[in-house]
Amino acid sequence: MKPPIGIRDVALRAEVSVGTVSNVLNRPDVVAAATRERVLAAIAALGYVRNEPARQLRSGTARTIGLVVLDVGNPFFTDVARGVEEAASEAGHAVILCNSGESAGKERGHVELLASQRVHGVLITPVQSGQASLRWLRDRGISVVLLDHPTAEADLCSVAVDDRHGGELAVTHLLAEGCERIVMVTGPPGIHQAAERHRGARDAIRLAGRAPDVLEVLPAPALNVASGLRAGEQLLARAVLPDAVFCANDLLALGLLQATVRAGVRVPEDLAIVGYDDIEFAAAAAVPLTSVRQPRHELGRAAAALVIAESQAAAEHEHRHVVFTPELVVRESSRRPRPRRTTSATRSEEIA
Amino acid sequence: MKPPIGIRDVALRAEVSVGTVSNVLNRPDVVAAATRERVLAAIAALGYVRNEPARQLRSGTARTIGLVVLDVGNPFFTDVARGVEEAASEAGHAVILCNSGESAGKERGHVELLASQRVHGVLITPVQSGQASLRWLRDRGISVVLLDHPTAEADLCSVAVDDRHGGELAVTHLLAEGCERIVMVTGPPGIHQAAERHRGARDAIRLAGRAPDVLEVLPAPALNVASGLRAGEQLLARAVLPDAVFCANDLLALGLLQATVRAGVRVPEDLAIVGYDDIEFAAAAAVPLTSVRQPRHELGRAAAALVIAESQAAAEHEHRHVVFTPELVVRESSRRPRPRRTTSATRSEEIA
DNA sequence: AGCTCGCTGTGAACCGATTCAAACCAGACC
DNA sequence: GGTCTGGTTTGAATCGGTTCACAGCGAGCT
Repeated sequence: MKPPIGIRDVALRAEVSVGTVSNVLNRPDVVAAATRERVLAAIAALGYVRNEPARQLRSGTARTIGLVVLDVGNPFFTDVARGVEEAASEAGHAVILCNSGESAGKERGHVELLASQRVHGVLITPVQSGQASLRWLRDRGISVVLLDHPTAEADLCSVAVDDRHGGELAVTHLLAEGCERIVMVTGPPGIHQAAERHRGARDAIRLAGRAPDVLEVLPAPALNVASGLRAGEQLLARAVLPDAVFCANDLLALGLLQATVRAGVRVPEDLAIVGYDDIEFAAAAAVPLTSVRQPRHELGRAAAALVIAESQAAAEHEHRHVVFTPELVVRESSRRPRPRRTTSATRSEEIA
Repeated sequence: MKPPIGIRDVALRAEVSVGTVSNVLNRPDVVAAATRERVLAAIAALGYVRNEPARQLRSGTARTIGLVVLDVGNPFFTDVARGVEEAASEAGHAVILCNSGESAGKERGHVELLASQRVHGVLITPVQSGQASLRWLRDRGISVVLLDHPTAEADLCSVAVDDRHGGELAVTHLLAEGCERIVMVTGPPGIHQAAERHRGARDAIRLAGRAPDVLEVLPAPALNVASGLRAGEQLLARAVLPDAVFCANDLLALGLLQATVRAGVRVPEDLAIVGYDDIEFAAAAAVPLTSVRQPRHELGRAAAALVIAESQAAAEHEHRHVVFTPELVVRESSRRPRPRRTTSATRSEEIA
């Protein structure tokens, strides 16, 4: 079909003016029922579809939002993305998904691209805190919501999960299982989430009245399976093994678990492992992984809802900081057969 | 910053006309070096960013492509998406990622959304073959490339992997390992890829001169971990177990492996398992999974390249059908300890 | 000097929709 | 009959770039 069908063609066929067709589409209540029917019939007959870019040019409001995540390969983020996409499409918005791959340069590129697309808003998990990109976007009138990253800044919305609390949950559980030498595998220094989880882990040690050296830190170069595997190999090469490992996310934990099993070290008897995120593969691992569950889907939905709300109520919009609470899901990888010190066994039940 | 910066502001500052600014951006060669510098300086000073929708309205060509996949939760598709995104951003295009979730209704909705966005082209893994959506898009002048789905239709490009060959590789390997009773876990009936893999599996049986009943089919309701788990439970409830299972993808295989391990059945001694896709989690599973590797990243890159090429060379474009070849990656889950019948042990080496 | 030519830069028309002031119209009311 | 009113519909201006026919100009040639 050579000539694309425009609003003019519809108007011609329905014998009304283009203004009326536009009204049918945007303010159906102001046009008489009979006319409306006629226009809708013409639209259906011609198979007309709105030209969104043209609409946006004139009206100024886009129906597209951008989503920039650290790693699309991480099921955590794909679940968040699903939540975003779901909420966005309910509101009739498209989502442009970008992957920064934990690189500030790529992040910058994607932010510029989204700005040139004049998106309605941007949901972003920034590579570094206090990134200038965010201010840059806001200066251009694009609303920004921080995703999985809390902030104190008053002129930004944010949606996050209490990572510090999550870290505390994980390590408190390990201590209750009788672990005495815990290693935490964290990510690269910049990543805010991993740092917070580490703080929570230290909190747990302190609250239990233990010596700080019960917890040791082992940084990994990235938050993925390969890094977890390498961290596991490093750990297993030691003369004395720790009795528990807390990983900053499940990808690290799965890699580490793999290294452990390969080396013949028993989990959880010789080494307890706790991950973070509770991705689907955590439960399906051969030694089902204890993990800290985050409401990924809700996180995405909430973020999308915020960004849409923000640009609808332009001026009087109140910036909000939503914080979700994580929960511990205990599975085999941390159920130690030894006698427990505490009687907090009820906490160890699997949450269905 | 209240007033958004437009091309007019740049023109004013650089003391040229808007036409010249546009030329600097689009055909830098026709403008004198000195003027060009002046304009670029003004752009940098003002922090001007192009208004893509406006540009698109006039020029007709969008810098956005749509990608519709069956399941963003499947690492196979996220890897494909990464390839697409990489190739697209090299060409300065944005990618709108949509998830059909194996539902024809959602697919239709996304296709309409992409059409209204007037995207440059659409890469799609259709839920069903011969979907009307594709023709509908083409009628509206949007080029379409079938992704991970071969086609005979002459007016469509397609990129696919030889699924039939992959299925053959998997089952030939199992037969060589001495398996006598093989169950193939497939997906829902509509999914083309699973059906082809099944055909390949039958080919392998035939080529090996075995009776057709060596291969049994067990359909799963979806190609995900949960379905694999359920299929595993069904299988394990039987009086006599098969000695091998070939799953239509790795998610199914991981779920099945989980059920197997949980029930105390040994892999591969009691039951060999082969998956498909070779996702990262396959190698990291506790019993590393034998799988059929597909060039996911290349698949995505090729598809993006095709769609961009198609719309650049509008008329004389030759529709192409690219087919990649899969390769078998053998790991523990199918290395049977029994004496081998054949000497094809060399095939069983892990491909680095 | 007069003319052509090539290189630059200009300005207005245009893409497809939205928006809004103004026109239109039928019925109610004076 | 004339005027007013409220509900509909119209037509033109507009959004921010792109494009293209044309103008300006200096150099080279006759």
